[in-house]
Amino acid sequence: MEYDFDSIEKDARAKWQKDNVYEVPEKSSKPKFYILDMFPYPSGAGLHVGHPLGYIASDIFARYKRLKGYNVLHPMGFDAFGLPAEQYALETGQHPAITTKTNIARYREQLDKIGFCYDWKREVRTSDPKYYKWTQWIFLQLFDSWMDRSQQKARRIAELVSIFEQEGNVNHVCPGDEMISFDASAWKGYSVQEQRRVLMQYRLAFLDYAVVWWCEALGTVLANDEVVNGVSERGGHPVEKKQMRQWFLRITEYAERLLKSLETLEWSDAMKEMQRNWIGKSYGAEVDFYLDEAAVNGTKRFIKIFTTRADTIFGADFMVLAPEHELVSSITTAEQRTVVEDYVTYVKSRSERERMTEVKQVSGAFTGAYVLHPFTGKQMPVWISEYVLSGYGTGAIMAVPCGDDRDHAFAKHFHIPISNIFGELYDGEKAYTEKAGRIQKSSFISMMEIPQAAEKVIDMLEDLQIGKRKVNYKLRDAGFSRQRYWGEPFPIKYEGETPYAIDAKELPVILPHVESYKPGPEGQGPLANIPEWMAEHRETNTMPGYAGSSWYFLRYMDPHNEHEFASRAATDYWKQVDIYIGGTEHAVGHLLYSRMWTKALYDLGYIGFDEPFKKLVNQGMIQGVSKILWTVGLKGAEVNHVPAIYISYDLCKEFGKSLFGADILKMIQQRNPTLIVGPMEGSKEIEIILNPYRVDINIVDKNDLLDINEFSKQLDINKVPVFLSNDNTIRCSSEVEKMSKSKRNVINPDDIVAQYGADTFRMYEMFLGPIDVSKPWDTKGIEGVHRFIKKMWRLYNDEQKGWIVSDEAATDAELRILHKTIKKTEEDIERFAFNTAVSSFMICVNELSSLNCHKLAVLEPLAVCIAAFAPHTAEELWHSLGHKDSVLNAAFPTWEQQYVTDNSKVYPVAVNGKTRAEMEFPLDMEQADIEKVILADATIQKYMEGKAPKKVIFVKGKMINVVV
RNA sequence: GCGGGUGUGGUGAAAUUGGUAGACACGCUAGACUUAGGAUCUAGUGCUGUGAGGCUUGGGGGUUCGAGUCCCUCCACCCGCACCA
Repeated sequence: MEYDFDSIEKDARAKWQKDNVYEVPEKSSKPKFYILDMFPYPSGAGLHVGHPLGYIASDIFARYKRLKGYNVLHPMGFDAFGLPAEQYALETGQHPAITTKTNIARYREQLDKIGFCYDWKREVRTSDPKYYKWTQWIFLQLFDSWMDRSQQKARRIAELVSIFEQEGNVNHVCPGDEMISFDASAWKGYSVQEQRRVLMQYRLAFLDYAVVWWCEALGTVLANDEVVNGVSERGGHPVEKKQMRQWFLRITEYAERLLKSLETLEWSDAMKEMQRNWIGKSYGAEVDFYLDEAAVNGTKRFIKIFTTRADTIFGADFMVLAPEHELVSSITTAEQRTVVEDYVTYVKSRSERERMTEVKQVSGAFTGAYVLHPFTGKQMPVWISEYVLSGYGTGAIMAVPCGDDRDHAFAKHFHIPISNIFGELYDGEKAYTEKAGRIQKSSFISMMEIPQAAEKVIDMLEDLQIGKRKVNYKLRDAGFSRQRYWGEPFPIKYEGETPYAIDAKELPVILPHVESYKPGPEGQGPLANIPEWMAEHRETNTMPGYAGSSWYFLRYMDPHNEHEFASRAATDYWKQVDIYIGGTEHAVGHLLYSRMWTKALYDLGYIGFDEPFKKLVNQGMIQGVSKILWTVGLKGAEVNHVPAIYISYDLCKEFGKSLFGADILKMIQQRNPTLIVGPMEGSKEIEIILNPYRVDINIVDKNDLLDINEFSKQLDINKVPVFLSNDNTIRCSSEVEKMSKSKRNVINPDDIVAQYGADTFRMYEMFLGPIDVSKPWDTKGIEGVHRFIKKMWRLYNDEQKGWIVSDEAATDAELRILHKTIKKTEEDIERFAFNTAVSSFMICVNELSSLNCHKLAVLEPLAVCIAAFAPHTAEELWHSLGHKDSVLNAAFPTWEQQYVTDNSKVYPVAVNGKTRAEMEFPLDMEQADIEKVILADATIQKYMEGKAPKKVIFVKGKMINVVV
């Protein structure tokens, strides 16, 4: 009998299922542990070997924690609403619910083969009405809440109403419109519609007309983070800005808390930094610059700007407004009107992509208007330019060319005189942007250091009431509407223009069936095509993809609750997710929204914690290695009846050096004289274009040679391909890139599992390298891991004699190997170093098999030690050792100090300036002149065979510290 | 441009607080048993040199008895943000 992973794994799975070993008890005296994977979106392509990387890591950790005596919640579910299923529906007419269901079934099957310990009874699907009922419910809570800025806490709208009735909004600035101001009697005088309009400006989920990213191709609005480099993240379609009525989440009200509580989280610095950047907090001042014009009704108009460099105010030479700024048309003078309007039109005509790629180009227009400097009274021209963004700060700046690169370039381009407030620090060629040095020629702040000068200026502005300190955030409110079908319907009905929440008792609002997934009229979603829906004046938008995923981690705690999203008892028991594993791609989207929802639910008293994910582990991607076959295109040659020409990569490399178009043409003719090829003279004018064609990686061998027969079979039979090469072989080049179906480089985990078994697959994925590093999949190395598992199995079994475990007492040498391995496993798992843990198993098994050790006393703990990594094999061994219960119910073995250390002798590396080379060993520690001794771990191991403390520190001959 | 990160054999990588660099594995070389080996086992494998030895963690410099690890500087690559005032 050999190691038969197929039957071992089948038996183990059957046993787990029969005994319900993965079921997580609701009540337990054990300490809890919650470890979560980012649930997948079930795409039609199925899983490839990259997907399970994080799942395997979390599975190992979950099993380990369970062996350590924790009650472990380790659930899985599906993020089932979203665009791809709907796009597919548009193309094929297949209902998204059906494709989603099929895809989930396939995912489930693939996941099961790898042996994950998920409690599937807790599975959630965001598209299930029983689930999205609560997504809608939470939306209603946000709709019914506002942020009390002074308490930094979300409160109920009803409380706000009673505040308004008593004192108006004097103590609660309106976040939606800071200009709104009223007292109690004014409030009471408002009509119901007016009151609701005001309240809408406070709600955490609110309706607003706003400029949003509109994607024509997808027919929907996209969130900021769904737009990448000026095109849609999904599909890469162009996007434009458009004014539309949209639902929003007032996440900006949480900016400060989202920023601050990052400090309490165990996330990578990179991840925290990304969130900090996204929130983008900056300290500065708002300053009013009055227009140089006659007062109307005793007031003058002013331009409010934001600056982080108030210290440079005396260097301001002109003003710049965003082209979209509301004052632009009213301040523009008659002479400048044409120029300004042309410029505004030009800016509007430019796609976001153009704007982004041509960042360095200077453009702008003069409005003809002037403002007066608040301190000097200097007249300053007002310009507009697209380098000032309407969405940041106030959409207007004071331009200080000597202290800012962009202002400098602008001034140079339009020949605006530049004042210098930095003396010799500014050379006239390049702006001085450092925030150190002394300010000059600046009235009351002259010769002050920059930081102090800034403070002084702001103080002065505040005294004069023309400016104030201001904290600014880049973060914008999150768009929460999609003109799409396959998402959660809003629990909202309209009376005229006024939206009303649907009574919570009527939830869920079921997503109705539609015949067509085409958009409705006027950019509305497909729901607008349903007469019954419209008759009830329901909201036609649906929620975005991140709605369901913003709270799913809570539902796992109490997945079948029909009365609450999760009971308080359940959330109080499980609390935060202890470890959350997933990719970095959700750094600012999902992770930020989840944090906000958690904080809101906390504020409203539904849960007892305000951060969802205590520790975050990012797994790297497993990339594919695409095989690229180069095809030749000839420009400038008249080639009739051009076949597909494929060229060996060896030959490609010669291109730049010696081969020209004509050489290629000659080669083609030699090989295939029937081809009629055009003019051959002027060879250098014939341009060769090499086009990459990604071939199925299965028809390329390990030396990158193409299986020409197999390839030809896949081609159109009428087109005879021509292959060009020096030696009758066609070589491909390789490229490491994302694994995807379209790149024909996908390795399917099912195939690997079928060939080597799930345990080998799991261990190999871990063995590849650190969990957070991206790396290409390479099937070659898997043999080593497979050999190791077989070797381990042979510690228990002999191919002839069968079961060979004996009751003999273990020797010290054997125990040392065992205990070192247990210790190492424990340490490595705790710090997520699964690759080195696998290595230590290999060492252990190698050593035990060279000692010919088949003893129960050693092998029984070893089976438990390895159970998290190779659960099927461990289960079988555990069972064969006579245990009725699953190995998961065993306790992780403990290691004993005596087998891993021995401090009877010390071997220092350096003593009082003497190096090891100059000393004799072992040293006499009673020597009085020894002041300090530091031991090298590796040195000790060599001398002591692994028994020693790591460091021993002596002072004046007395041992003062032993570090183990 | 700004922010974060990484650079170690032919390859994936170890080295936990500064202490024998390259564990473990792939690959490769030789050998054993074999009709055969894509099974198994043994030995070797950073570079260089016949050898003792010398050299080696992207380059250069520094701190230290001792540096892959700490500091400075330059280079390369990766990720994120990007006209954010």
